[in-house]
Amino acid sequence: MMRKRKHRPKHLSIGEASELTGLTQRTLRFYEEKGLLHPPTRLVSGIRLYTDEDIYRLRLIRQLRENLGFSLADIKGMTEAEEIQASLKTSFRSTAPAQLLSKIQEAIAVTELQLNAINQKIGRLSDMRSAWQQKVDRYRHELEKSEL
Amino acid sequence: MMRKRKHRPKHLSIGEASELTGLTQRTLRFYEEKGLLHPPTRLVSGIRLYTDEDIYRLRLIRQLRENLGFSLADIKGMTEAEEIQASLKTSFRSTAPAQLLSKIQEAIAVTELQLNAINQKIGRLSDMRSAWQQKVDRYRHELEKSEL
DNA sequence: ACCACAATAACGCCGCGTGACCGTGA
DNA sequence: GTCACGGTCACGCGGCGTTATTGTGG
Repeated sequence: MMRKRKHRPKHLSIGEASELTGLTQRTLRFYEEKGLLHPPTRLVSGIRLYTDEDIYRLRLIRQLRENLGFSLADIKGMTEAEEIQASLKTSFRSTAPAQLLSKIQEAIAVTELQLNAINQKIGRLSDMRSAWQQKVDRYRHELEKSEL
Repeated sequence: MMRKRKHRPKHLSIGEASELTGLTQRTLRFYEEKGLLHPPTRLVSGIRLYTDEDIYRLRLIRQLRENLGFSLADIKGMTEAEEIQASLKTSFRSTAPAQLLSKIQEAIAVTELQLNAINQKIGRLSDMRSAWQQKVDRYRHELEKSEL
């Protein structure tokens, strides 16, 4: 059962990362500066090497911003759950089971908070949708009257 | 059939308008300045008098911003449909039927565009929701493993 | 005469980037 | 030598908030 690495760690330059995430290079550095992203490992020359996890994380951030309208500060706070998940993967053998449990529970709690935010937003949008649908219906009604 | 006025035009001060809409007075003046709202009529002294329509409009703007994340510039462009609706109410007797029809059709088109935007947003959020749900599920799974 | 409320104007601030400019090393 | 990448600093913009000052109306 060949299982040394799921996928070889494919190191990406900032330019590639930029394209994959749809964020500008400047923005990637900016996020790093703001502590939203773990400082990527670098070549001796200083060039940043992004991992798949970084890409995942960046896409996550982008979604949280663009689809949910969270601020970067919010997101910084929220991504704790991801931290926890990461620390689980790297050190789940070297951590006391009790702490492990509470960490997972924390992660669940945070994620469910986010889930709530998402659901609330969907709710508001659904309300809007029916309101807008009614508007269209009213216009259509006006049309019929006018066409008599 | 008593029908001189549906509801008397109830003029509101900026303070009242602010409370009804949940926007600050500063924001109301700001929106006016930016052309998002028709300059309200004023007392000779300069005091603004808002109408029910203004209130409606302001609530609309608020929703478009807060729930849909549109920029004020976007909204300014989008509220054409409302303009059309307003002009329908005030001058639907004094307008040639052909123009009336095309105006209504325009209004429908614009409103349906907005409806599309709403639906797209709901779609993206729904995707996020299931992704987040899966995250929760995975965590729960981890929990079970840890509890053995 | 009082006092909450309104108007205007100017400045400030925060979030989120965006240049502009220069250096480096492959 | 010429990119693509890196670093730094400052600037911009949207969307208001915040005084400060003066006028208004009930």
